[in-house]
This record gives sequence, structure tokens and C-alpha cells, in this order.
Amino acid sequence: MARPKSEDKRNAILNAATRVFAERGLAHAPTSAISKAAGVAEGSLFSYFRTKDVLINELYCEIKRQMAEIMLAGFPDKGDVRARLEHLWNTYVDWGLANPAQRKVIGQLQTSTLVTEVSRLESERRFAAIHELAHDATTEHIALSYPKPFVAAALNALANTTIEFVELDPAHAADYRRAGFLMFWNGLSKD
Amino acid sequence: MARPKSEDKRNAILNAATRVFAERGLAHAPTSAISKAAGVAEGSLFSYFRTKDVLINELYCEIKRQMAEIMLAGFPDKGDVRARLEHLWNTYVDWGLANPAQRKVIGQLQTSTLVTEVSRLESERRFAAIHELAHDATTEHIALSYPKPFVAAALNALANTTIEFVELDPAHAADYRRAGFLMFWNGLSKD
Amino acid sequence: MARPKSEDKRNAILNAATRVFAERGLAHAPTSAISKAAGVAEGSLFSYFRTKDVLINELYCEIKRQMAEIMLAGFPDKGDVRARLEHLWNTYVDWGLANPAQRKVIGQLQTSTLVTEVSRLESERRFAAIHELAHDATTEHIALSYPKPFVAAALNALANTTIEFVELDPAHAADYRRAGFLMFWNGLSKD
Amino acid sequence: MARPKSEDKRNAILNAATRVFAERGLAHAPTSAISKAAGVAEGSLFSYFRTKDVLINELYCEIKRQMAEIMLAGFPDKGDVRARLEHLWNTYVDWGLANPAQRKVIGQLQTSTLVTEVSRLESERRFAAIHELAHDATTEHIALSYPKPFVAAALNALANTTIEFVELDPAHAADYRRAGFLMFWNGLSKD
DNA sequence: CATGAATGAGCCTTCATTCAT
DNA sequence: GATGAATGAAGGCTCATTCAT
Repeated sequence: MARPKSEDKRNAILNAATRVFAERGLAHAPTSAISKAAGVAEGSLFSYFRTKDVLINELYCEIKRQMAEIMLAGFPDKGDVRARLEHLWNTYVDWGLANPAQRKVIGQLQTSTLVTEVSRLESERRFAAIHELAHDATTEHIALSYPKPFVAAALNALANTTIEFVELDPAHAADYRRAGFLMFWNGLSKD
Repeated sequence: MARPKSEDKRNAILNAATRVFAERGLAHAPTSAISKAAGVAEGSLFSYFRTKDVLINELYCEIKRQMAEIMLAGFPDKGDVRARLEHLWNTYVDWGLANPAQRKVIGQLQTSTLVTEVSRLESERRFAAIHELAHDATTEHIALSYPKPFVAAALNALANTTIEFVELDPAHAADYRRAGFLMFWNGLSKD
Repeated sequence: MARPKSEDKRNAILNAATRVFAERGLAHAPTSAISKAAGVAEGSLFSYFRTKDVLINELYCEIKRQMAEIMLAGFPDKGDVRARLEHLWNTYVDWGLANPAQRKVIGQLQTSTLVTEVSRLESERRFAAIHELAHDATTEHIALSYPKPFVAAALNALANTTIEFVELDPAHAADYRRAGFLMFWNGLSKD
Repeated sequence: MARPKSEDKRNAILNAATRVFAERGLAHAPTSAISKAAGVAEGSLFSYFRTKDVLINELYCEIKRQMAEIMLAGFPDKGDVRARLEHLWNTYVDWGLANPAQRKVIGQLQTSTLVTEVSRLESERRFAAIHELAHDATTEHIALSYPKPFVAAALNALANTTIEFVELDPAHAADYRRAGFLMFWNGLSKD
């Protein structure tokens, strides 16, 4: 095995990091707080992640990986473009609502200089694949007046905005989710 | 009086902070680097900003203020809703393209726990006023199926996305600016 | 367990602090000088004492504790009041002569605003007990024209004066010690 | 004139220093706080006292000078030894009660390494003269079984103790003053 | 391999002192 | 001479990382 140490402990550390980052912010999250939250010794953290930066980058990739996994589950391969995009939209919004800490942390990491270009590219590649899938093997050509990555970014931006509003007003979650998608979908069709 | 505390020096520090934060990231920006970049002694920084946190918060407010000012200049009070929104869109995108460091820093600050709720509210109030203006005194009712703050956030999110794409591909700046607005506007105006 | 936090190191730091404070004065004693004198890393000092103030207060209490311990050793429970007071007098003077650094430091700490009321009260309680003992279970009523705490303070004040004179003129140590006590005792016993 | 600057301002600074030192302690008394309390500019302090250390030493000497002056006023040149000592005792205790800030500060300065040997000697000389006076031209030989400086120090120590008790219990000021002196006086007479 | 004590570079901040106005 | 802004050395403290146990 590549990693002789306990996979559980590794995950405990990643989860603890997520919690601590979400609660206290990247700037106020010493590794000692993370290891404590994870229930491991301070030194142990460094046998799973060589440096704090490595931990941060692996956390970034891991969260993105989870997101992608969820957005892919139950993907309507046979559906039309709208159905596909709506699936992505809904799964993303739902993920964000179900994982507020993760979403908060991803938000911080996205703008942080601690996450390397390599990590970003690796994750973007995963999502590019997803968005590719959203269009592949389709005869419909709606939305193609915009470049695909732009559409993907717009989906991401609007979905994040949507999630933020739902978090402020959870009672209308379903309404916002639908309204947000409509705004996105209608925006796609050039008139 | 001895030398009066110069507004210039204060601005020099804010500008230096912007540069250093943009280049090295909030996490790797010691106050010593900022004062050096500003050409003042380390101690001087603290005579203009009591603590680093205060500096960060004042920088946040200052950048937001500049943004708001630019978006308000030449605002088409007499125009229709689309003209008003397009004005906001264009001025914001242009500001972002003209001030990449500022935009990078605002991005970092927005997700940072170092910026207080007070600073955020103060700045949001300014923009709320702007968005209010975008709709006020109009008889058109397009877009009212979405709550105004949601529209504002959507504009912001899509405009940022647009700016990012222009930065990657400056040759098509005008195209992206127009396309982005169209996407936004169409998203709003359909049922 | 890894290396357990050693009591030795803690004492090394307290002793180093005593030496440095005595030599350079509270005002000119950076923690770096203390840790260096103790032979530990600068950061280690703070793992044994959370702040410099805590170190100072614990040092204060520790010295007082040592003093009290010595004054209690061999206490003549069966002796008359004079014997008891003389025991306190002699042990205190001897302690002061044997521990000049400690005495110098206690002098500085006593007048310092860095020592909290809590530390003072805790230490005073210890000595109150001792002075109580000096009078308890006795049928003699000499000296009771003065309140006990006043007598205790007077003993302390005169004993310190005595120590200072012995330090200036060590050849007559025994004479001063006896003379000082006589002055104290006569002061008490006459009306 | 040796000092072309305003004597008033100099005194204002010394008084301010006394107040600030008494309230906040030597350790927490920046020169900026002193100049502010004195109502002068930060820089001005340094045109009256070349350095902070100089200020501290001059303050020490000044307070001692005031004390000596008061103890000398109305000195019973014709009285017997007891009357003379009682005069010193009473004036000292009264001075301490009337000038709590000064007394607090002198207490701090006495144990501080910031006060130079030169300042101490200069002040001690003044008091030596006073104590000399207490015995001069007298035929009485009480108390001469103790060395004069020892007697002086004992007086000082007991008077300070007395003052402290009066401060804790001002209602019995007169009692403590008398009791303290009795203790001192009785202590002097070897039996 | 786990533990957590030990390390020391680095950071924010204070403050005595200087000096331009 | 008075002012107070400017300076920068120095200090307390944190925390990522190492390493003895």
C-alpha cells in the first residue's frame, strides 16, 4: 500500500481542518488546533501531510473531488441539455447546502495564494470533464453561443450566489434553487 | 504644528498593502513588507492604522468605496432599466480590468475572516443604494420575479466571471463584456 | 508519551529569571535573556509560563513559598512567644543572607504592578498562618497592644533593614542579627 | 539662568510622571503618557529631561528633597532626642499620608535598577544630615547602642509600615502613628 | 508509528528618541 | 522653544516543524 498509515486518521485530519478553517478562518487556524480537533498528536499531522501547505492543497483537491463525485452521481446521460445542466445545478446547490463548512472552506481556498496552480488545474480538469459530459452526444445547440468554460463558470457563480441566499433564508430553499436555475438557463439562450 | 499626518502617506500605505496583498496573498504579507513597499518606517504604518486588522478593514472599505464611486459616475438616471443595469455592468467590468490588484485583493478580503461584519455592512449599504437606484422611479417591471439583492449578487458574480475570462483572453474583452451582460440580462428578463 | 514536561526545566527557568531580574532589574530583563540563562529555547519559556506576567507571578509565589517553608522548619511549637518570634526572625534573616538574589527580586516584585492582587493574597495567607502560629496556644500576652499584622509587618521591615546592614558589613552579621531582633522585641514588649 | 525653559513646565512633567507612575506602575508608563498628562508635547519632555532615565532619577531626587524639606520644617532644635525623633517620625508619616502618589512612586523607585547609585547617594546624604541633627548637641545617650544609620533605617522601615497600615485603616491614623512611634522608640532602648 | 515537548524564525506592536515644521 | 509625526530597535509571543521518547 502506498500509505501505510491509517486512512481513517488521514480523513479525520482533513475533516478537522475543514471544521477549523470554517469556524476560525484560514488565518487563525494553527496546525495544533487542527490536530487537536482531529484527536491526533500535533506531530502526527505531519506524518500524513508533509507541511501545512500540503494539507491545504490536499484538502482543496479532496473537497473538489467530493463535489464532482456527487454531481456525477445519477447524471442523466440520456437527458437533454437542460436536464443535464439542471442536474448539475441541483446537485451542486444541494451539496453546498448539505456541506456548509466545506463550501465556506472552498470559498476561502479559492482566493488563497496557498493553493497552488497545480492543485487548481487538477481540479479544474475534473470539472471540465463534467461540463463536457453535459454537452456531449447532444444535437441541441442551445447555449453554444457562449464558450463552454464560460458557461461552466457562470453556472458555478450563480449556483454559489443561490446557495448563499438559501443559507440566509432556508425556508425558501426550493424557490431559490429553481429561480437561480431559471436565471441561468434563460441567460444561456441568446435572443 | 509639526509635520501634519499626511493623507498622501496614508494612501501610500493603502496602495502598498493592495500591491503586497495581491502579489503575495494575505497570508504572506507581513506589515514590514507593506511599510517597506510604501516607503515608510515600520512604526509609521501603525500610526496611520492602529493594527494590521484595522488596515485590512479600512482597505476593504476604501476599495469598495472606489468601486461604488466609479459605478455611480455617469449613471443614466433617465435611462431605462436595461441601460441602468448595463451601466453598472460595464463600469464594474471596466473597473475590474483597470484595477486587477484591487480586484484580486477584494476577492481575498471578501472570503477572509479578518474583515469584520461592520465593514461588510457599511460597504453593502453603499451598494444597496446603487442597486436601489437601478430600479427606482421606473415603470418597467422586468426582472422583478427575482429579489433585488439576488439580482445584485448575480450581477456581481457574473461580472466577476466575465472579468476573469477577459483577463485570460484580453483580445476579446469587448465580446466578453457584451456576452456576459447579455447572459445576465436574458437571465433576468424571461418569465 | 513524548518527553514529559520536566519540572527541572521549569525550575531552571524560574532560577534563571531570579538571576536575570536580580542582575539587570525587572525593567531590563527580556524573556530572551531569561530563556538563554536557563539554557532553553525562547519559545520553551512560553510553554512553561503562558506569558511573561505569569512567569513573574509564579516566581513571586515560589520565592514566598520557599521563604515560608524555611521559616516553618524547626519551628519551636513548645517555646514561648519570644522564642517563636526569634525563630522567625533568625530564619528570615538567614534566608535573606543566603539568598541575596531572591531577596533582591522579591523586593522588586513587592513594589511592582506586575504582581497581581491574587498572587499577593495567596502569599500573604501563607504568612498569616505562620504569624498566627507565633502566638497561638500561648498564655503570654506580651505585644498584644499591637495588631498582629502590624507586628508581622514590623518584623519584616526591621529584618530587611537588618539584612541590608549585614550585607554592607558581613563581619558583624551575628551582632546585627541579634541587635535587630532586640530592637524589634523591645519595641513590642514595652507599653 | 541655567534653565531657560519654564520651571512650571518642568514641574508639570515631574508631577505628571508621579501621577502616571503611581497609577500605572513604572513598567506601564510610556513617556508619551507622561507628556500627555503634563499637557506638553511628546518631544518637549526631552528638552527638559534628556532621557527617560534622567527624568526618573531627577524625580527620585526631587521627591526625596521634598520629604527632607518637610521633615526639617519646625525641627525642635532645642528638644530632647525623643522629641526630635518623634518630630521626624510624625512629619514623615504625615508626608506619606498627604502624598500617597509620591510615596508609592518612591517605593517603586527605591527597588528599581533605573535609579543610579549616584542619585541614591545624593539623597542619602541629605537624610544622613537630618539624622545627624537628631542627635547632635545632645547629652542624652539613649539609642546609641545601635549605629545611627541603622536607627535611621529602622525609623524609615517602621514608618513606612505605619503609613501602609494607616492607608488601609485611615480612621485609626492617629493611633497607628503613635503606636508605631512607640514601637520604634521602645525598640531603641536596650534593656 | 504515535506522541507532544522543544525549537527558533518571524511577526505585530510599542515606545524612547529624533527632527522637520 | 514647542510640536507631534516619523523612526526603527527591541520585545513578547505564535506556530510550523523536528525529534527524543
